[in-house]
Amino acid sequence: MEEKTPSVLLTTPSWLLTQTAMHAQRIVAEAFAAENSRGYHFRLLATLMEFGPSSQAALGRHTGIDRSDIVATVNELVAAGYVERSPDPADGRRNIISLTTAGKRRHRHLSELVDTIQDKIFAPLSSTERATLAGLLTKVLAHHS
Amino acid sequence: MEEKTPSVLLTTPSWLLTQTAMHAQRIVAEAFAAENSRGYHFRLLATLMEFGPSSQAALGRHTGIDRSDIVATVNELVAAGYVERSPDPADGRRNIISLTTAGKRRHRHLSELVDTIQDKIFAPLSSTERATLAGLLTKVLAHHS
DNA sequence: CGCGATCGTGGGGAGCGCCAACGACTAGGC
DNA sequence: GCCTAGTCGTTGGCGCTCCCCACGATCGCG
Repeated sequence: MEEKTPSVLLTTPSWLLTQTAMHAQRIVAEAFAAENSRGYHFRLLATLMEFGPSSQAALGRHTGIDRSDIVATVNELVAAGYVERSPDPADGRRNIISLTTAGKRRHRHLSELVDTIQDKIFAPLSSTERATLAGLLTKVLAHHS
Repeated sequence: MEEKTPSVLLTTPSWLLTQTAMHAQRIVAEAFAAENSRGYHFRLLATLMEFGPSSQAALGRHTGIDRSDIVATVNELVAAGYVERSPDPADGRRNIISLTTAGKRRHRHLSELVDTIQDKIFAPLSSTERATLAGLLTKVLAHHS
């Protein structure tokens, strides 16, 4: 009934990495979707939470999200009432995006959600193993930037 | 000039995982793209190499690729001459997909490409660290299946 | 024979990442 | 002050991966 994946793939490190990541991402994405949200929303909310009101271009630089996609995401967040878009009086090109009270609440909620999910994802690992994994990933990640 | 990503994300394990995976995937994808190929192609070729001629549904089960997407991918591989699609004489519903000589050559080529790239991806890790990482990822991956 | 399951195929959609172009605007050099 | 270069928001498009649904054809089993 069940047919296995080729061993060639299973022994390829980058395959292990991307597959594990996909499972993780799927779990997170489903949790977000259940709240009518998605990754981009959380990224923007978290960035606004940490850096305060910013222009859309700055948000893009912080999150790594393309300016084009920022527009759509901000539109959605504005429509949901989590964020406000107002023109920058000091620079006619910019919009200033700022969190509303509902937005801050939203961020905290999603944040707790993400924290809870971490355990679900890394369940089979001990806390020291998790730290080891995080360390290795950080090392690799730092190298590509 | 350079603006950092929120620390909230950097300290989230699943974020580290997905981000690292994305870098890896991007490197692999670019290498594939430079050869007019993509991930699905390699997955199918590798599966055919390991399990021999198979039906499209079987390929889907081995690779985790949806039947719909198998169709398109096989079309592309047929057009490139790497694969042949012939009706199964024993079962009127099935097509038998088999590698051509060019397909086997192609698989070997892409396979070497992938191997080479692994070093580029995990450059900052020692071989023991790579083994540790692979072990941890395998552990997590096994848990989600 | 008939019914459920499988197979190939087509269509659509979501999420994420990326690029091109354009009008509005700002800032720096002259 | 003017002009050029660069930034910003916005629209529109593309690609890859993953996923779901529906249909006609075929098979297998009761």
